[in-house]
Amino acid sequence: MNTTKPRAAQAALPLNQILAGDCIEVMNSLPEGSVDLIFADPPYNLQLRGDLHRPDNSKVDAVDDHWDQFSSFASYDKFTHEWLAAARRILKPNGAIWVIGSYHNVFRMGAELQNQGFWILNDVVWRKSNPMPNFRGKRLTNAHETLIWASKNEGAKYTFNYEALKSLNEGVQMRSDWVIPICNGGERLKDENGDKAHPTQKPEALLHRVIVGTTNPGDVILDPFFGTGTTGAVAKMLGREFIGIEREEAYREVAKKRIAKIRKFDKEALEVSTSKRAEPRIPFGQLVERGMLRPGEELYSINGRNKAKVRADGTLIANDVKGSIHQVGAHLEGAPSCNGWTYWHFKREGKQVPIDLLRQQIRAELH
Amino acid sequence: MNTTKPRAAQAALPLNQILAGDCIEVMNSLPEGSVDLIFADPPYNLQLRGDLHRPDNSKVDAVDDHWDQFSSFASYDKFTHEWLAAARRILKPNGAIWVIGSYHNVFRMGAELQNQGFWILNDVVWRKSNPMPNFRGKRLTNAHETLIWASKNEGAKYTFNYEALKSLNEGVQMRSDWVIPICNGGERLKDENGDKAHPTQKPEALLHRVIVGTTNPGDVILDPFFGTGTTGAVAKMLGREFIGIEREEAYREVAKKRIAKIRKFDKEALEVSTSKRAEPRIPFGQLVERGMLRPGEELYSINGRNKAKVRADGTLIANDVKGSIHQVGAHLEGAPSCNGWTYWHFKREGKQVPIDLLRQQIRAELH
DNA sequence: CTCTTACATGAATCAAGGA
DNA sequence: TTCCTTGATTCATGTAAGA
Repeated sequence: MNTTKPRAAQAALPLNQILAGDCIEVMNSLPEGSVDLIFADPPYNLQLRGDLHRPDNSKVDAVDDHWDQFSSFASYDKFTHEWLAAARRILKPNGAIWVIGSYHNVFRMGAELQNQGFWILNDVVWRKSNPMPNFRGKRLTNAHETLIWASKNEGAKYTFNYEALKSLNEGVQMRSDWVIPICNGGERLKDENGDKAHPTQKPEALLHRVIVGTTNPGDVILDPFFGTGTTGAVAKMLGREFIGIEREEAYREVAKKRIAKIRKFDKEALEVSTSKRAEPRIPFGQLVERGMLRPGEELYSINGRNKAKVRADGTLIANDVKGSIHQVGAHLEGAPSCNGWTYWHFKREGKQVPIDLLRQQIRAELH
Repeated sequence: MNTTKPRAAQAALPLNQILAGDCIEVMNSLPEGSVDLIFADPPYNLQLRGDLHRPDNSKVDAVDDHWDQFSSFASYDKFTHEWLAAARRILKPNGAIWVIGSYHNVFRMGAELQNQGFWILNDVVWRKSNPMPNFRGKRLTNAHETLIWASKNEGAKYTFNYEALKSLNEGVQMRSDWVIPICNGGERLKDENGDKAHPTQKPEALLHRVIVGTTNPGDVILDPFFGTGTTGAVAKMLGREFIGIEREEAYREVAKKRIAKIRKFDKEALEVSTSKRAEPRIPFGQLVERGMLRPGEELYSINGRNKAKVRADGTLIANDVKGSIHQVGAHLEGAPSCNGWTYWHFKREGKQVPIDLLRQQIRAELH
């Protein structure tokens, strides 16, 4: 995956800073192809009509800030087109983007992502464990938001830490629906009056999963709608670099103080489970060269139905078939492919042992 | 809500029939403003590249039917524009529409709905309890599909049976995420060869919730992509009228036979019973993501003999052993297994607290 | 008959690296 | 660039087969 970074480009980047100004202008001032991941939580274009009151008559503090007002779908689409194009330009070829939204804006963002050539990898549902109820009982409780994860192009080698996410999910594949509480309690930032500092502060747990799953330590993560800096805070904890862009000075101030207090986790804690794919490749022939298996020795298939003989060049022979451990296994099984490492076993002290164990021994020596 | 029906218009409608032909043409032949609800499950425009095999080498039976092939986003958008416009015309002023899709097409459908003046009421996530895994470990398990519920216009008096859905949900408001298994077992229709009759048959439970929640008995429900007729079958059970449109004769035949066998529920049978769900599984990783435990923090064994450090992906590390809370505990104790939830403790205010307490906190939030 | 084990399968944009 | 080789990868159900 894309762990190497063009150091020259990174040196010019304003890392771990919060840049003031309009995100489109600021992104256009940054070097092309320089960012590993973009996380974007743009204005939702909520079309609220009038105030909303709870059954006890208290007023719901709605998102009615001026930055969330768009006069029409056309103006929202123009805005979306422009910031996504700016984001796309600064993304590395193997970089990726996450956007988050609700039904008010996410369909327009998703369509524009596709129109610009981004390649959707998953849509992810943030299922809120404690959503605000629908007080009037006129619709379903709006209990989720939608994230879209996309690579810059079809076929790009995006970063995906499969094993780390699997570990986060108690050993089974991470699914596209994530149950995470909304941000409140001690995590929710308040201003000097005790009011919430930002109306749509995202939970750190959400960013934790995004960053652990789709970046590597040292990667550069840019958030063009930084707000009170959840992306920066979690990036810092997890040993990633961040760039924030935020128009409102009040939010920048809150974010700056917040991030200054964050400590990076120690190195050991940041290591995550990796897949076998990341391990160095060991040719089967090495097992023969090293004398772990002798030429002429017989190997037995995992199902006990087949056997084959090891040859001095690290190929196998069974009946009339010669070839690699994978080729011979696939042929004998009549399968399109076969992982010879787990298919073939040798005998030691009467027991059958997979040859993969010998490969693991060699890899252990390399560490 | 709109329980009164213009009887004259309905008399002209081909009720409880499956109409053959292209759905756009057929809808254009129906009278304007005559349908209460449209449920549409259009082609998803999956852009599949090569074959996919499971780890056991069996081939995945992909959706590669001709009706799901579009040459470009532009041609898919044209198709979407036309069928939605035709659907809009035949909808009553207080009618509503449901569409279902995946990330391949749902963003384009959602944007087009908004462009045509439909008013989105909710987006609903169908969370599959048993989705197909991601066999190559390259992305998240695609474990959901998205539905959009929209009225014909802003301010329309759509039908919403709040209390019925609330009782379907054990007395609390129905949320926008619905957990429903995929359609298989006895419900899945097979052809004479035992193969599935339609590649994308939807579960009746999904339609049941849609129809109970957003129509009244006697309402007319039209499905322009009828397939094997799940919409018609559930509509008939629930005492609603249906109109199906389907291009493929084979599907029409299967649907016709299926619906003929359905009997309308009597009133008593319409009373729904819900079963208690098992306790939700909480992965240990959630405690880390939510900041209840910090990566790098130390955990202590219940007997005080061992300790381990928490990592960012929700695994533990002790000496050289890495793994889940259960694996590391079992290894340290030399035991075949270990319940990590009760074995490991963290320190708060000098006291040792079992990590299971944190799990209980999360479960309490979910209730 | 029950209980256990094996097998089948579902709307899927599902590989990486060296020659 | 293409071609070829290596080799990594699955969860929940329902049904059939076997004991």
